[in-house]
Amino acid sequence: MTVRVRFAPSPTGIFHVGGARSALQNWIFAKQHGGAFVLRIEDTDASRNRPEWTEGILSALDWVGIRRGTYEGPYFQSAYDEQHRAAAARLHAEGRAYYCGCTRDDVAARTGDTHRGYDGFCRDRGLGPGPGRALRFRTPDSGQTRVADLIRGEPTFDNALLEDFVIARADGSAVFLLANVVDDMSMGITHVIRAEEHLPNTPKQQLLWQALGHQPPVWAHVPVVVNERRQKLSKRRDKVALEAFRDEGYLADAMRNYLMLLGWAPSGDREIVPWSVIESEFRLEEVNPSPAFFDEKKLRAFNGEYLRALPVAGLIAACQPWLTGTPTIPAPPWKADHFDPAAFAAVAPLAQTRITVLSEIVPAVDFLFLEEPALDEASWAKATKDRGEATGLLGDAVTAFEALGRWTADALKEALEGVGAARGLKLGKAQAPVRVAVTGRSVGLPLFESLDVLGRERTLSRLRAAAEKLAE
RNA sequence: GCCCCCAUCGUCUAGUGGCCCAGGACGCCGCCCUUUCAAGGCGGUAGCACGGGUUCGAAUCCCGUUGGGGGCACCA
Repeated sequence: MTVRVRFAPSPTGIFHVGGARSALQNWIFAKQHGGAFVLRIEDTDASRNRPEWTEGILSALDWVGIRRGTYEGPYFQSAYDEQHRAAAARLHAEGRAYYCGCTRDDVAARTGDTHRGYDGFCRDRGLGPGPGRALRFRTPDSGQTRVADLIRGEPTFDNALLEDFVIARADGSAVFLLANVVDDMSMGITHVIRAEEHLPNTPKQQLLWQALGHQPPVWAHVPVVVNERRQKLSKRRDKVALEAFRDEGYLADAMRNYLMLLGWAPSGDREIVPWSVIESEFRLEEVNPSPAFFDEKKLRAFNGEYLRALPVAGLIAACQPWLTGTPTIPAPPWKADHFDPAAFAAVAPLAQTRITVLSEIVPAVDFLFLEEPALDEASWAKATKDRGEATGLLGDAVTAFEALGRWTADALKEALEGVGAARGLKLGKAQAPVRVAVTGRSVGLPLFESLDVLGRERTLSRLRAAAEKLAE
């Protein structure tokens, strides 16, 4: 039997990190078994679908390494409407489904409970299709439905507790439960790997597979990804958009590595491993069945590691979108023609150990390309707290720097050390006003290397400007 | 309310009856290095939810309790 798995998102919003995780797990499972990965866009709820969301799914998958053209699809569920209706008709014809004209309120009025499910009122009324008539599947009254789940063993459900659920709306169109099954059947899906929230749907769907004359697939319900409050990640209240992480400067390799570690770990005391290791060692059956917290702090740590492991040229290339801006990444604060690739390259290695997401590269190097440094008031206030000393120090620094024969980091350091010593200040103290005057901030890249790259003219003029500002 | 799932440091996990008075990572806290901040090095903090069994022996198996989560639409 050839393994065939599918990832079946609905294009109703941003692409969720939890979805990315499921997609990756499906992808690896297929690859490990020499099987196929099918992408099916479940776009049957026209009111909530938008074409741009579909493109978002495709590009998000692409970003995490599931490249278009290397999988089957995308197929669009809406294209199979006729098949869905035919399946519904067949179930009706065979007496496995019946028409029901009850509204939600009708049922609630009879059962006195909106959560008790359908009461079977129309089961034997022999109703035909018509306005307001939905088609319901007749679930067995006894027995149990056991589903084979690679991660959870064999969850078992009492059929008597399964309500007669709707499979087709009054307009004849199939609802998710049916459409999803019909498509999986026709696409030859052998393993359904999806999030745990679908577990309650599984007995109903398995019954549908059987009613339609097919051997049900093997199921695997991976645990949901939760927030710090241990609730399923939701796009309303949590940061879940894969695109948002991408635009903030998380590397795809770090993201996919982190995502796979939610509920699973490679052999040995390792966490950060090449994707090839994950592809060979991952075992779906070993995925921890309990929910996992999506910890952005840890993701950030991973990202920092990946960033530091990049060759400098690779880091420089990866920074480009933030250096120029893209449709989804804001342009940097400097004028485009003020950017100097050589200066950036000189300073990139220094930034490498200091940023954890790529977007942080902008404030780290902006002093090189801005006409005036972006002054951080709090930093300025702190560095010039002792106004007299700051003024004197800045003045002395200007004098010392002006006298320099060689404008190098070593020479600059030596000069400022001298200036500080004359005032009884250690370098750590003496560099503060200079740093703020030149870069606008109290923390940043190593100072003297920065001054070296900035150049004599700009350094001296910023120092003088700061001294003047202090004198006011 | 009903059904289902889950339960090792704060978090992600290793652990599948003895190798564990529980290992790694993130976080946090120290120290070292140091031109700020990082990075790096060294050290530390912290956990098998509880109660019963089973067994010579249980984090590991069974039952219960408690706690958490998911689902209960003519959405997907």
